[in-house]
Amino acid sequence: MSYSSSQLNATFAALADPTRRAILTRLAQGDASVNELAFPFAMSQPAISKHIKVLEHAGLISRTRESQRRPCRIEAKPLGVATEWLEQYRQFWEGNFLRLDDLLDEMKAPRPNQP
Amino acid sequence: MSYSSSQLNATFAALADPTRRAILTRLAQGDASVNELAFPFAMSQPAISKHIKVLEHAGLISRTRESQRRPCRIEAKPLGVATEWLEQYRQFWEGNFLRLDDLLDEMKAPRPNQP
DNA sequence: GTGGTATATAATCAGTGGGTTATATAACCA
DNA sequence: TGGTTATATAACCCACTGATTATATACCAC
Repeated sequence: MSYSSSQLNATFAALADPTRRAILTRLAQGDASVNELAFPFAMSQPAISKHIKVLEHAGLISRTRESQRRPCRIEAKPLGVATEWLEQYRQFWEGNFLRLDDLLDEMKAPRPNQP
Repeated sequence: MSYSSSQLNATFAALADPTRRAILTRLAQGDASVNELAFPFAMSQPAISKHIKVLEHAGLISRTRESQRRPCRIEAKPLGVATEWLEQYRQFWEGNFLRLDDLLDEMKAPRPNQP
């Protein structure tokens, strides 16, 4: 399995901002226009448009046209790729893992779990 | 379930850099010193030290002392938190989901999947 | 056409990020 | 004590980010 580095860069960078994460959370409920997305935030409309552009550039949302509105839709594939990358490390927070150097220590020791 | 926003900020920001992701990948194999981590990169030692500081500040690694060396160890908990956050969206890339507005369209339409 | 609404773009600004080189600190060794 | 190794810190540079305000564009309705 091989991950496109620049795609992961863009995805994680997009997710690093709480406004953008909130926008994605909102879009998980259904498509929304720029103004609808901007409403909950104490932030100007151009600021939201910039965040949307970042999300779009990372492939996390797509946009259509609907008269004057440009509704946003969540596009989950890059989220899946990012999750896959993180899944590599699942063993590390689930406890059932053995690091290489722990293994070597164990092999060197007369018996495991002994000082 | 509630996620600490600032922790997610730090985690995703740390993961947005390919050098830092490579450092984590290396540390998944076992603990390593700064120089060992720096070796594969065409980058100065202070640059690597800065990346390490970012990872440490995000709680993704911990450090011990071993004579002159300051070995790094992967700390997976924040990776788990980030993965949990992303898992919220799993339904979106696995296909078996229905957006609220799709549902409404379907209810309005005489029959589903009809133009 | 005019006017209103929705969104995008331009210009600007302060702050941050990722890199550099040079230097300082800390621990070991002879 | 002096020398070597490992790492951290300081000072600096340039590019990028996230915000602003002001203005432009696109579409609709009358």
